[in-house]
Amino acid sequence: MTLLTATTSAVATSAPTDDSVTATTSAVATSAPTDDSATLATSAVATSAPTDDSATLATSAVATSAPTDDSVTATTSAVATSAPTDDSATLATSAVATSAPTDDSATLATSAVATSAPTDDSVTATTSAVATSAPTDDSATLATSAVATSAPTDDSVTATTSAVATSAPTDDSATLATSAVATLSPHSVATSAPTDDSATLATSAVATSAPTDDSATLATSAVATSAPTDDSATLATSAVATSAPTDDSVTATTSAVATSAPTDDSATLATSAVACTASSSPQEEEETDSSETPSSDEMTRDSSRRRYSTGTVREAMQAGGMYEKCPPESKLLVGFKNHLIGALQVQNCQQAVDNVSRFLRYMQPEGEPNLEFLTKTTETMDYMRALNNSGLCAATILNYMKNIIRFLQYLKGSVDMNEDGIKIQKYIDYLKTIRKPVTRKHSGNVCSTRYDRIVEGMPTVRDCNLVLRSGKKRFLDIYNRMAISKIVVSPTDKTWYRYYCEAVMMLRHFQRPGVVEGMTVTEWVNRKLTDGRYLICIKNHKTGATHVATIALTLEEEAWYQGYYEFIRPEFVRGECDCFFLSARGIQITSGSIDLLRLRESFFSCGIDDSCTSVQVRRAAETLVETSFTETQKQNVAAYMCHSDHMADKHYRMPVPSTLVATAVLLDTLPGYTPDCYLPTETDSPGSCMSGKEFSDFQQTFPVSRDCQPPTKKQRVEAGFS
DNA sequence: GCAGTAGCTTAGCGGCTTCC
DNA sequence: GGAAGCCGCTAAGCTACTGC
Repeated sequence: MTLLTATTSAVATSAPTDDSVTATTSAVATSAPTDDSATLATSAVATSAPTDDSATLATSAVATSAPTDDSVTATTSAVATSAPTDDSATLATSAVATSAPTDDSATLATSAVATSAPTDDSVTATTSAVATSAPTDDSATLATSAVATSAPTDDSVTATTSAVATSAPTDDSATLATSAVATLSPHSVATSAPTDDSATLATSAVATSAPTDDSATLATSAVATSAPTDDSATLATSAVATSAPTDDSVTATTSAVATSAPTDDSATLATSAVACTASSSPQEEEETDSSETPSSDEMTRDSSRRRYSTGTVREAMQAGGMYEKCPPESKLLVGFKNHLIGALQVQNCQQAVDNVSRFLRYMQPEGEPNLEFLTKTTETMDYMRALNNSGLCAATILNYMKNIIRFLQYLKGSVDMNEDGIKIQKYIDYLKTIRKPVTRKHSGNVCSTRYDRIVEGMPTVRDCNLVLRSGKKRFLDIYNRMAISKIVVSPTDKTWYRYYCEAVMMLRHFQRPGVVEGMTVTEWVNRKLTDGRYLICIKNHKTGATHVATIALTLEEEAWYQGYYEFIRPEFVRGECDCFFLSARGIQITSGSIDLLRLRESFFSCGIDDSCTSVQVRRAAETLVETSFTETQKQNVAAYMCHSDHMADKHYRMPVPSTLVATAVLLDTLPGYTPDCYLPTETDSPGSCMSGKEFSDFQQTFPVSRDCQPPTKKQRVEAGFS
């Protein structure tokens, strides 16, 4: 009763035409209205100012559904309180009509339209969405509620609801999808100044995914709690859109963005980063399935199994006696090493000394090394040729040459410029001469490497994160037993847990192994909670002289690390040691990359082999950044990875095919340059070639195919061409 | 652009521990 | 006591960052 009362009341507040009133009452007629409802329904049409078509459909909606009192009430109420045009009102009610709404859903759906100040298109789409879906009560309710609580523009609302519309939601999914839009979109619209495109993507994201409650909620929540710019909002939602998120993954993804208080750039990056990680696809569910996760026994069994074959380069070097060295106490070598350490302040010089030692042993197979090699240019060339024939790459041979030249410069400075000094200088000049072709080869190799990356493709960030996804289930299991249930875990699990924590820093936060190795307890204790993330600054690493490594752990990750710090590290530590990550023997870990390798190896038995290193994931991330982010954002990412932007551009950002094609297309737009510009033009000198039109005629007369023969001169002349 | 150098990756070895 | 495995260390090759 009250429903029909409201329905007609809605129509009533408008200014109905004859047809609308007719339809309205017709609706009430085809339903089983009670007296009061019918009365009000028509009253609504009476008091409104609907046009013919709108009122007609509105009431038609009520008519074709099997409405209960409340639903019809709300539907028409919505139309009533808005100032709908013909089309909007038409669709709004049509939506309710094609669905089989229950009381509550219909109520809210129309209420949404009602409380907003919709334009024609927005209302049209909103209701159309609900219409083309097969919403359940709750879903329809929320979908429209979302539109209601927002202050949508035409396009945004259109897209929002279109998203819901183009999906094929089940009851729960549709419910949540729209709930997501409902609880979040409004915020995002409010806090940001979204353009049409951003709003479009935001909702499109939810639409193309099959989100569950938490995921959809968080996805949009992320955008909401940030202060996104247009681009960031666009990317944030695009990220969720392009992924095929599962509940947890999307939840986490968006939660990350949500709990932070990102600036424009950071929000953009954060969400994009989440987009390129693939921690949220259905595949992940498979990968983290217990059946795919190796047991401790399997890990133990396989961890020692190296998949790497013996290097043929080293075999060849060994076979050729190229690894033979002079005694380390040799006078020349000791002097050279002291020179490097003392005069040149090169502490890590052992490799250079060893390279020289091997060279001297080759030139002088026996006895204390001396300067006789200075006259052996033929043997010198043989040595370089032997290095090359053993399979050493040009870069390594260049390294040998550099070390030898430095050794010679040391010798030159340590002797009087007598006969030996002159010999040394000539030998240096000789080496520099034979170095030139090696340098050219090295340049070619660098170019070839880039070629391979373009042609064969590079691993993506998602590829590189496979080991994290694969191991997450086991990792969380250890964490729960250790930190939640307070159960003592095995030493193997402790070490494996540490590997995973290290891998998070390298693969998720794109840090170098040196940063992992250099992190200290002091730096951990001094972490700062900033905008929903824990910031840790690490100063002792490769580029520590110019960059402070900073990682921003999520709350979840911080809890993982605290688990390591609280339950594992104390059992490893031996005496005073400030290093955060300690080996099982209580000393500072020496190679994060080896630990990462061993973590990867633990999955070989499951057929999981991502073969990604920290360098590869950093390159993949920088390459993705290159194609997706603004210059400012790229600089921020480079800084996060402790690169200068110049270095990132030079060494990490690889050209991707799409970028190359886009560049070629861009060049086509140069003034005065078109893809057809190489064709003769009308202004070209007559007789030298054809005009464009003539050439076109020529092509028609003599069509080109793979097997055709060019026309003879006679044929050309007979056809009217010169 | 190049030279110098530190750092990263891979491979292999071997000490140590655990288990049978 | 021996086998198996864990894990740290080092060498060699290679990559990449810095400074000039």
